[in-house]
Amino acid sequence: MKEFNLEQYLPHLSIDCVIFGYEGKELKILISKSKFGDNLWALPGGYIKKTESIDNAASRILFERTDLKNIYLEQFRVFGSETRIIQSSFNETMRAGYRQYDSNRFTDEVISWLTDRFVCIGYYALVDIQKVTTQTGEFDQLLEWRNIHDLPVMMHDHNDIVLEALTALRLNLDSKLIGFNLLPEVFTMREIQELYEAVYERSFAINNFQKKILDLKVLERLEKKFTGAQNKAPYLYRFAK
Amino acid sequence: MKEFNLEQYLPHLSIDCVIFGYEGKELKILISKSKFGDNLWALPGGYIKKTESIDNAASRILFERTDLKNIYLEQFRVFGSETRIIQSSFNETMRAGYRQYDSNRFTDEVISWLTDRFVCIGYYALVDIQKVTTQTGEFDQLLEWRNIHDLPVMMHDHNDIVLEALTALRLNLDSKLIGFNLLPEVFTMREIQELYEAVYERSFAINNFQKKILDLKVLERLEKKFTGAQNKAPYLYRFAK
DNA sequence: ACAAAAGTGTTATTAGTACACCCATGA
DNA sequence: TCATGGGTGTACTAATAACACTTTTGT
Repeated sequence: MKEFNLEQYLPHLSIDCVIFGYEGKELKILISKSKFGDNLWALPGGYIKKTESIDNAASRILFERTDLKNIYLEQFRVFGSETRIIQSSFNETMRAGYRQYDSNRFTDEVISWLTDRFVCIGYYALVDIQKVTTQTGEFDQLLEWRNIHDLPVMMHDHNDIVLEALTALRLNLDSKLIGFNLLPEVFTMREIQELYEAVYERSFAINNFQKKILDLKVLERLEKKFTGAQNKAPYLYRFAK
Repeated sequence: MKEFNLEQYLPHLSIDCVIFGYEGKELKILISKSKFGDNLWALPGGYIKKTESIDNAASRILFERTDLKNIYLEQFRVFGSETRIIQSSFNETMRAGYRQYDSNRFTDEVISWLTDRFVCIGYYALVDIQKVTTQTGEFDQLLEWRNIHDLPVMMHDHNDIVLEALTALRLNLDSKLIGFNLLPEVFTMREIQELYEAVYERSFAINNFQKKILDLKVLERLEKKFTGAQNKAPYLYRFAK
């Protein structure tokens, strides 16, 4: 494994991604178990190369973890408390973890760079879980999809970042027509509704919901989907930009 | 003037503030004419000390320019294109300006720090213009309140930043009840309405507007305001949190 | 024929807009 | 008493929510 070339990155500035996916009627996010600690969880994140925009950096970080390009993503907030990392109880664990993992690669200089103060730009991403091929980044031991209500305590302020991302998602889902990024190409009306119900944690009346979604004039009705169930077959829809 | 101590700041990271004020039925922002160029305009900005949060940095930057503490302010977006400064036509002008201004203070090292790539966190602030005592920051030649539709071409992407700030303000004015930060302690219904009309650049029906604002249940009706005009005296209101 | 769930229509409630009118004020 | 602009009530319209019903499917 090549040495960690910290010179190529902007110091003190990181990106953390809340990657939303939807599966089995549950809203999930992809979280990372760190290589450098025992049971240390974090949001997938990374640093910004001096030669790339922050949006490109976020895309790259996502591509490294999901093997997907052209993911829908949006910055939602900057986390810039001066104590969010320095006074974090995780920081000492991290230092020890880096050193133990590979003391050649993680020199004192690199460790001090990595555990110094960071201002973090939060991005959220929406993906179709079926399309994702998770692959660990250089700091990840493993990646895992977890229900947003079944998250471990994560390092630093990452649990707060998730809450903020969820707030931003709820604000935007309706107005920006971005929900379809969480679904496969074709889907039934019930599937969209269940997605909305998972995001907003409330139920919607089936007829009013259908009317509201169809009134957006962004869906194309396709053939019916016969599942073999003894009930009326639902129509399939496709997002038609 | 003391030497510019760049060691105390996070490199490559800046804050620019869109400071909104309201005066004479016009929405204005405070802009800065730079010391280091001939007719070089910019948003009031600054850098983040290694020991302070980004919110505190923004407050400090605002305090330096307005002499006000506890200003309403909010981050609204990060501007992180890799070329927003490096390839900006203003960058060469800035380099020459610094050198010419004080070559002792602005050493090559300092100039290269100042004109390197920056990721900028955009904040917008809402102030009561009457309460502001403008005072130039260390990089400002002068500060000026200007109508949002009468802005000069500003350096880098600062004109874009203003547009984004205005979009954010329009999104939040209604939902977050923040408009009162632009008005004095007491005001008439017409004054709030004219403020809204300036922000949204449209007119509102007087009775419907009044109903909508009063339905928010955040205003306290005070005594009438007798101006000497030969018409019914309007009530004064105060924001009652 | 029946159960299950899809899909549609119709009414009720609420929020938002438009119109008309009355009121206080000082010359 | 008049012009001016403040203030209020009512009717209209559109958006949303609630309720009732019909249709399709496979057993």
